[in-house]
Amino acid sequence: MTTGKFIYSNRLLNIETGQQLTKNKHLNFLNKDGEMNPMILSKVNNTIDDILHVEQTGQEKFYIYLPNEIEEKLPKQLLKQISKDITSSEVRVITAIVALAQFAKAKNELVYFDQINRAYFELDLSELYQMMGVGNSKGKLRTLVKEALFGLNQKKYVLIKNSSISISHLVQVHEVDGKNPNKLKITVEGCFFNFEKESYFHLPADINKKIRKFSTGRPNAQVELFIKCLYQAKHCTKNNTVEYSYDTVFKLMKLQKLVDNKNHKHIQPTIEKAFDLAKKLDLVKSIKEGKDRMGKVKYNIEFC
DNA sequence: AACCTGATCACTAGGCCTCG
DNA sequence: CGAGGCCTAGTGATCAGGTT
Repeated sequence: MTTGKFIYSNRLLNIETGQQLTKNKHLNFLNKDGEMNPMILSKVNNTIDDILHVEQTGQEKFYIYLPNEIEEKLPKQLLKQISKDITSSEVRVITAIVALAQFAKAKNELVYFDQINRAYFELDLSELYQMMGVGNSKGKLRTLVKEALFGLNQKKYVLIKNSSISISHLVQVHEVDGKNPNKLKITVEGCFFNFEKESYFHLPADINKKIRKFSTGRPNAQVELFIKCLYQAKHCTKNNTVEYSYDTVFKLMKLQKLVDNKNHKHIQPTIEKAFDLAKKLDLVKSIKEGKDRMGKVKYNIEFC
C-alpha cells in the first residue's frame, strides 16, 4: 500500500485552502453592488450562532473553518471564538482518509447515502497509522494521529456544490465495537469518493510518509497544502510547467498570517521550504525566479 | 510600527526499558 | 532477544512581550 497513487478532489483542496468561494463559478460571494450574498451570509451566521450557543443546546463544542473571503470580513475576536486554523495533522489525516475511502470503495466496502452525497466505511486504526506514515512508530505519535482524527468531529466546513451551500462535517468518526476501540466507522462527504461527479488530480499513496521523511521539525500545514496545490497544477499543465506569481504563492500559503504576527522574516524561508520539499518529493525539477511585466516576482516551476 | 528575544508548542530521532 | 513503548534532546513554528 506504499506504492501507487490515489485520487484527490479539487473541491476538497479548495475547502482546505479556503478557496471554495474564490473558485466557484455558480455562486458569487458579492453581488454587483458589493454586498455579501444573503444566502451565504445567513448560513454562516446561523452556524456562528450555533457555536456561540452550544452550551445551552448541549451539543458537543465545534468550530468552523471558513473560506478566505468570509474570514477577512469577520472581527478577529469573533474568529478566535468560533474558528480554528487547519493544522498539519489535520491536513495529513484528511489526505489519509481520502486514500482509505478509496481503498474501501475498491473493495466494495463503502456504503453510500446517495441523497446526501455521503458514505461510510469501517477501518482499523492501524490502517490509518500506515497512511499517516507512522506505521512502525511510537505511542506518542499514534496518540497525535488519533487526536487529529477525532478532532475532525469538531470541525465544520463551508461546502459548496454548484449553487448550493451547506455547512457541515467533512469527516465523522465513531467507535463501532465496545471491545475493540481501534475499529472505527468513518463517514465522509462526497468529495472523498464521488469522483464521477468531481474533478480531481492524483497524489502518491506514500505522500504522508515521504513528507515526514523530508520535512523535519514542526510541520507547517500551509506548506503541505501548497504541495497538494503543486500536484494539482502538475495534473492540469500541458507543458509540464506552471507559473505562479509571488501573490499566488503568498495567498495559497496564507502568508498574510505571518505578516499579521510580525514574523515578516519567516515569509521567504517558508516559501523556500515549500519549494525545497517539492524538489525532495521528486515533484518539481527546477524553479526559476523571474519578473512579470509589472516587475513583480514570479516563479516558473518545472515538474519532474 | 519594526524589530528582538525568550517561551511554548509540535513534532522527529534516537537511546533505553520492559515484557512476552 | 526483539518489538513495542517510554523518555529526552534537538529543531522549527508560533506567539507574546518588551525595546527601540
